[in-house]
Amino acid sequence: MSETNQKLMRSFFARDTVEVARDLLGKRLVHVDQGQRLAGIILETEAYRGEEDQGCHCRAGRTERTAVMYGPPGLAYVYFVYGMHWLLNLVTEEEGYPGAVLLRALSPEKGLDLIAERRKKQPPRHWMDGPAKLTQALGVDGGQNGLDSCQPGSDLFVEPGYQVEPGQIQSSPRIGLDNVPEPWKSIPWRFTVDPAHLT
DNA sequence: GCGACGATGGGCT
DNA sequence: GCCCATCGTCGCA
Repeated sequence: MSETNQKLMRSFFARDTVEVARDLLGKRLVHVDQGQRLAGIILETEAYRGEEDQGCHCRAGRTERTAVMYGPPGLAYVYFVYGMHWLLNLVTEEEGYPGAVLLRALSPEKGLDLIAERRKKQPPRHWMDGPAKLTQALGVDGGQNGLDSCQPGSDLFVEPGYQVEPGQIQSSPRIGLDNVPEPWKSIPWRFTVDPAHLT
């Protein structure tokens, strides 16, 4: 297995959202929290792109909440759902066009003691296997909304991590869009990789 | 392992 | 008002 320690540049995110969602698999998400480095390998993502995408928050256009998605690629878009959960996205596309990749699952890699404390009562297998679980584990909440992951010194960023062969990527419909009209409800913009296939 | 269900609050149609 | 890009717990196998 090969590892690197460089931060992904803005040009990585300034592309088609679906490509970025696929390419984020195997990458390492890092949050430096209270001086401690917490990290996990990205195993599951979803793409949300454009005002025509009826599954995307920006279907209603630009509002105070969705403004971050129209901002520069590489920003963190963190929002609140179900009255108690924070979900983390990374903004994509050129500035002015709304898009973001939702991070849905990670494999815990660094800062395991603090992660275990925050996810207590759960076995390691369930520490970061959901979009709100991973924000709990990493200590990400609304305070990180709009933060620039590409800025030097940022406490939230992505590293190259591991290689994923294109043939090992699975795609499927996005989760939780039961009341969204077709084709958006079924478009296969959810991407997963089995951690056994990371090199 | 799986299905059902309550919690809880911001954003918007 | 109603709708959620969800989780944890419970019951049952």
